[in-house]
Amino acid sequence: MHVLKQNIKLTVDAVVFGYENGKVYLLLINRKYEPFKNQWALPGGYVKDDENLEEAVARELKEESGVEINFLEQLYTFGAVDRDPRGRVVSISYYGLVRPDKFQISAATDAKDVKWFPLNEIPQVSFDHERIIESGIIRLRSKIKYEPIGFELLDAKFPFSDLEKLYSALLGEPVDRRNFRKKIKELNVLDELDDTLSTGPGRPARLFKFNKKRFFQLKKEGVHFEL
Amino acid sequence: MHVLKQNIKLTVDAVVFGYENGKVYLLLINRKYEPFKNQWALPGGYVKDDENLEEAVARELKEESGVEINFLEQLYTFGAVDRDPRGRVVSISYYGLVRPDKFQISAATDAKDVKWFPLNEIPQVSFDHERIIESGIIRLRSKIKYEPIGFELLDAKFPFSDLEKLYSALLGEPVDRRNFRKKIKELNVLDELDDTLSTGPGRPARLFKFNKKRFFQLKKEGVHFEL
DNA sequence: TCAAAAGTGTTCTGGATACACCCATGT
DNA sequence: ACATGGGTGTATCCAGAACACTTTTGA
Repeated sequence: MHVLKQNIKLTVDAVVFGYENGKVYLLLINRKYEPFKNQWALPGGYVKDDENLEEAVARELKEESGVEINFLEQLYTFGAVDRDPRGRVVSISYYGLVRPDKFQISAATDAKDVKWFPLNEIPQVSFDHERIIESGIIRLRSKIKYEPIGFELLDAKFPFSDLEKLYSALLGEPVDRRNFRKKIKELNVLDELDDTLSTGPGRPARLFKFNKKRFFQLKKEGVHFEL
Repeated sequence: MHVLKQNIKLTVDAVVFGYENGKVYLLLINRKYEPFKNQWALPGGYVKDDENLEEAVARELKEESGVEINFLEQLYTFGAVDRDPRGRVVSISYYGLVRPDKFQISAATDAKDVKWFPLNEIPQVSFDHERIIESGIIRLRSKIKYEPIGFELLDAKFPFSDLEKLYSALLGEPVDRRNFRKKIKELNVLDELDDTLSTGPGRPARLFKFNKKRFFQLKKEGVHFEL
């Protein structure tokens, strides 16, 4: 069929998770304009004619919230005819994971406010964003079970317990410490350092850092890691 | 950001697999118009303003090839700026599985020819369709390992060996007959009939049919079935 | 009687899970 | 001394993988 007058707008939306101090957060913006003015929504916006989809999400995210992120993975494309009151809008959603403390979030352009919401305190959101968020959570949780993502979320040197907390927070359930250490150690992506870290009472923790080479190699090979 | 003049076209593409007599095929059309005139490509086309994405794929597929299908699952959205010589075109791809013998395929609209290609004899294809096809194959194979799809592809009554052949064809590798029967039987989705089927020499095969209720219930629960 | 396809159980192994006590430090 | 968090090993269980012979028919 030849080109018809197509009047469909294309947007991207970002489900950005943040991890800090054992808690997982979701980034939302408060909309400055109609529709859904003054309501919370995912950061996102129109794709420009000359930018790739990934560039579009990264740009919108940066513009609206100040968050810069390189790991963004495509989630799903939502395109129901009535999902946006402005007309036909198809949205390609992405998700990613960052450290909130690395960014000074600040609302701009379409957003009049930005905020990190703890995963269990997510407010009502606009459009069909609730569904998008839900698929983001499901995907994130299933992903970390077989791919060691999320290592970027820790300090350069970190105690093992930080990694454990990260995983249990992302999964939303406790992990067995001994089994977890066993599995991670088998991956051989951690270098044990001589440093230790002491925070208050308790035995000081051995510090580790990532062996990035091995880590990225594993990622390429598509590790099967089954938490 | 308010609505800018966005000039992006939206298309859908279908990666349709066919299964017949122990072989897996892929449906391609031969393009009637530029670009890539006279070359093979995935069936697909522009989304209309007032139809959902799934409707659009189903419609295009029907129009161009004559194939009707209800199970189509979203695969991925391809949107690189230079993927289509006509300009910016973002394509949402879907994949599905049908029985070729159920359809009289016939080219129309954009297609001047349609054909089922055996999976190992896929010709060069237009655009970035090779990548799309590849993701379709990967997805199909990983999917049937944990979800009992593909049952629609057999006759109402069928010998167990048909199911086995189907799976080994889809996976592209042989499956162990005893282990396979064991696992499928545990799912409890097959009703054993009194009929048998005899085709040439060899012991006649017991016929089975699906217990659809149980089958759809399992599907809902998200069976973990691990072939 | 032979060729062809259907049917059927057991063993082995490896990974996942469950589980509890000692160690080093700060107060 | 005690409270706090760090660190470690073993036993069990289950699911997946491997594997070969008997049965029933057509020719």
